[in-house]
Amino acid sequence: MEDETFDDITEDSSVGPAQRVFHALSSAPRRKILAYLSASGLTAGEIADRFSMSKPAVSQHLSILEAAGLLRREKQGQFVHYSLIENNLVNTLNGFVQEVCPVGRPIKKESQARARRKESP
Amino acid sequence: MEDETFDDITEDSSVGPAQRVFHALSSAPRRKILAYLSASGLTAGEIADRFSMSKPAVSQHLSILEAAGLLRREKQGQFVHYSLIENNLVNTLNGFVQEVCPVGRPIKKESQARARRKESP
DNA sequence: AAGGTAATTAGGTAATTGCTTAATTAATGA
DNA sequence: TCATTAATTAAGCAATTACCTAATTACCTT
Repeated sequence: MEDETFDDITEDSSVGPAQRVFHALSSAPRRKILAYLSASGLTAGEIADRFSMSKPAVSQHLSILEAAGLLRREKQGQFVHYSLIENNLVNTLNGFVQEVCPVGRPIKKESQARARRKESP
Repeated sequence: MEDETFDDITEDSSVGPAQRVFHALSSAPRRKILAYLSASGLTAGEIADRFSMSKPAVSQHLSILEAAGLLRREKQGQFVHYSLIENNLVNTLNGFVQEVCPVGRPIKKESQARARRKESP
């Protein structure tokens, strides 16, 4: 009944989904890409324009994020359109927090506190 | 009123607190350590015993987690006792999800869904 | 004070990362 | 069909990571 808890974490060897997500998130440029995409979908070029690094470098970051299941790639003519997949991110982070923080109360509380703060500043 | 949102992510240069947390979480052994500590505090040796790698290697992981503000180090005699600090983890992850996922609804919903699932399986 | 145990620091190394530029693939439009 | 633009793949390289063993520090016991 609580065996499940460590399974995801103990997927230690041979890179699993959670590992891919956490690795993807460990890079500031990649987190920045996610933040950009949270506002609206963008083409690879539009994303690259927002960084000072080369286009191939950004392309690589995008494929890491895609492999982690954090964003979707849609070819539209000669452009490639990227957009966010929220589910995986939310599930992975939340699942992890549930494992580490007893009963998952903390993040729920925090989430509610933040929501309240936004309502009445 | 929503300027704050990108600040944490745009701390790109010169390693900031969020970067340290995400980097700390990017390692499977380190996530495993957090999971162990979620059950109870442990000494460095007790933690090292749970891994097949050398003690110094574990010690290094511990200091990375400590630098990220995820756990606390307490010297007790000749032992060093480690225990979890939940706050930083929860705040960082939740803060990030709030930035990437519109209005932070998703994680709250997920959290509640999970809570419900645990109540009535 | 000497010997033993817990833990970290120091030093070294093989593998990986994060970029670069150059080459390639694919779609558009004259 | 040929040149142009978007994007990725390929090849290469400096810097970092993740481990190891050996040495050191700190504390406890006798």
